[in-house]
Amino acid sequence: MAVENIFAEILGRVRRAVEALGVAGALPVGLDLSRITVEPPRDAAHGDMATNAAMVLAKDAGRKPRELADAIAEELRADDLIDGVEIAGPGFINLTLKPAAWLDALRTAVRSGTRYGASDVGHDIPVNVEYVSANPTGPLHVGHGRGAVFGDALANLLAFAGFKVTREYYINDAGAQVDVLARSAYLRYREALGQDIGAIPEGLYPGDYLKPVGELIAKTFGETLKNSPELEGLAVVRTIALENMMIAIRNDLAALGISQDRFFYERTLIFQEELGANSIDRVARTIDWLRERGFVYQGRLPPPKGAPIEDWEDREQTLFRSTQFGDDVDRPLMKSDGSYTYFASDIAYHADKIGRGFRTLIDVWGADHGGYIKRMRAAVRALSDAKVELDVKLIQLVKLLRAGEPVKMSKRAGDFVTLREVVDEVGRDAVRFMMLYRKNDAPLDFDLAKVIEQSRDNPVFYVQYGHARGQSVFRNAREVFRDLPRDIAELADEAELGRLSDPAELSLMRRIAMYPRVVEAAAQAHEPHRIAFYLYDLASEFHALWTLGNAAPHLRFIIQDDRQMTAARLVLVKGVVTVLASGLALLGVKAPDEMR
RNA sequence: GCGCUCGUAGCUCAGCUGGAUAGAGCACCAGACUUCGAAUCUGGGGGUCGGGAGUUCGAAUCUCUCCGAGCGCGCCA
Repeated sequence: MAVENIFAEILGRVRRAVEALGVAGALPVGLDLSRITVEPPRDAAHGDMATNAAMVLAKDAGRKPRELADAIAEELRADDLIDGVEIAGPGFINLTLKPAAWLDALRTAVRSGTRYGASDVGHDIPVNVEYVSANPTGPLHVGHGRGAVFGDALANLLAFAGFKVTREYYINDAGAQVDVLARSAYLRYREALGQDIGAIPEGLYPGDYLKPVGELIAKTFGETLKNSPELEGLAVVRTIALENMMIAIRNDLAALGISQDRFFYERTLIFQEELGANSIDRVARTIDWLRERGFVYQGRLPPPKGAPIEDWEDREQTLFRSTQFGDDVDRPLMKSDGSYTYFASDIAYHADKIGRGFRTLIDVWGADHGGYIKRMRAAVRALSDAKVELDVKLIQLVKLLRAGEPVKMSKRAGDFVTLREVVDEVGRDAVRFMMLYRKNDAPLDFDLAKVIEQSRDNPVFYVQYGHARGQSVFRNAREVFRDLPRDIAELADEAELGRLSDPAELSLMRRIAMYPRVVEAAAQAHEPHRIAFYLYDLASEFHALWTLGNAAPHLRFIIQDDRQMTAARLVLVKGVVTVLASGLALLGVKAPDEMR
C-alpha cells in the first residue's frame, strides 16, 4: 500500500466511519463532513493524530460529543492502520497509528524522491500569479526582490500542488513615468554626444544606470535624434530605454533564479501597433462592457475627509460602481483631461486575464498599494460574475541592516540599495530563504551580516547544513559498506525499517509524513513561508537525532557491524534529505551536498 | 475622518483557516566534543496572546468596541 498523504488518508477513513454509522442508522445521513479535520495533536502524549469529528457533528446529529465519539471510535478500532483509539477532553478522538503506517510513509517519501509532497489537489485549475510588475524606470530594489521571491515560490508551490500556473509581469509602459524615463534617457543621449547637460533637473531620474542607455542611443542614431521634433525623438528613445530597463530587470530577476512566463505590456491594451492607428482600445471596450451592465455611470464623488485637497473640483465624472461589489466608494475611471485612470487600464488588464481562462488570480503588491485591493477585487467580481477569485498578497517593507545597523543608501543607484547589490553580496540562497522565512504581510529586517553567518541563528545555513549533513552520512556509510547502492533510495525495499524504534526516530518519521499536508495547506493558503518554517523544524529534529549518537553510540546512523541497522537508518536519513531537497526546491534555494 | 495590514516571552518571529497545558530562535543561566564535521545538541527561568465585551462544547485565531503602530485616501503610477 502506498499512501501519499497519511493525514488525508486517515481523514478519509474517519469520514467513512461516520458514513458507516449513518448507514447503520446510528446517525442521521447527509451530515456535513467538511468541517472534520485530522491533525497532529500539540502534545504527542495524545497520540499520533486527533480528530474533532465528534465535536463538529454533535449538534447536527443531536448527540452528545463524548457519546458520538464513542460510536466513531468503535468503528475506527477496526481500521488496519489504527492501533489505538482514545477519547479525551470535550470529545477529541485521539488515534495512535500502527508503526507500519509511519514506516510506510517513510518508504513512500524515499521512493517518491523530490516529487514527494506533490499532489493534484489543484486539479489543473489555471492560476495566474502576477508579481514584481515594477515600473520599468530603473533597477529593482530590495522590496521588489521580496515580492519577486514570494511570487516565484508561491508559483512553485501551486504548481507542485497540481495547479496550472502562469507567472506574469505587468509592465506599466503607458503612463507618465515612462515618459519621464524617455526624457531622462534623452538627456543621457545628449550627454553621450558630448553636450554639457549640467545637473539632472528635478523630476527626472538621476541614476547612472541610464548612462549606458544614452550611449547606446548615441551609438545607434548618432546625431540624428538631436534635432528631430521632440515627440518623434522621444518615442524612439522611449522604446529603447524601456527595452533596456526590462532587460536589466530580467537580469536582476535571473540572478535570483526567477523567470516569468509572460510579460504583459500595458500599451498593448490601448495600441495594437501591428494593426495600425485604427486598433481597438481595449480599455474603452472593457469600460463599455461594464457600462452595458450598469456598473459604470456618470456621477459625483464627495471629497475625501481628513486630508483636504486644495484644488478639489466637484465635477461629474465616469465612475465604476464598485460599492456594489464590496468597495467603500465608487471609483473614477477617467481623469479630468478625458484619459483613463490607472484603475481603468488595470480593469482591462484583469479582464484580459479572466478572458485567458484563469480561475484564480493572485496579485503580489507592495504594502503601499493596500488601499487598492477592494476596488480591484470589486472589478474582478464585476468582470467575472463573481466566478473568478482575486487574492492580493501584500508584501511588507524590507529593512536592510548590517550587524544590527541600518544600511546607508547607495548614492550610485539614486536613493535606494539595489536588489542586485544585495544578491551579489550575500548570494541567492540567503536572499530567497530569508525573504520567505516570514509571512508576506509582516515587515522584514534583513541583516546582511546575519544571513551569511554559519550558526543556528541563521535559518538558511541551518537548513542547508541539515541537507549537507545527511549527504555526509551517505559518504561515510559508503566507506564502511562498499556495496551500498548509488542511490540510497534503493534500500527502501530491503531495509528493515521496523528496527527504527527509538522515539526520536519515530518522531522524525512523523515529521516527514507531515510534509505533503504542509505543502497542501501552504498552497491553499497562498503562504509559502510555511514551507520554510517546516524545513527549519525538520532540520532541527534531524540535528537533534544526530547529536543523540554522541552519547548513545547505538543510535548512530552508521553501525559498523550491523549492515541491516545501518540500512534502515540510511533510509530514514534519506527521507530527511529528500524532504529537505524537495522543500528547498520549492523555495528556490539550493540543497548543497556539503557546506564550505 | 475613512479604509487596509498588523499588535503573541526582554528582542525577532511561528502558531497548521476555531482545538487540548500558546511554541521556536536570540539574549540570560547550567551542561555535553578520544564524534558520524560540537558549523551541533540537552536542560532551565521568562506570557493578563494590546484592553474590554460577544459568538460556542472550545477563541491568539471569528464579530463588535476602544488603545497603539505602519501604509493609503478623485486627475501619481
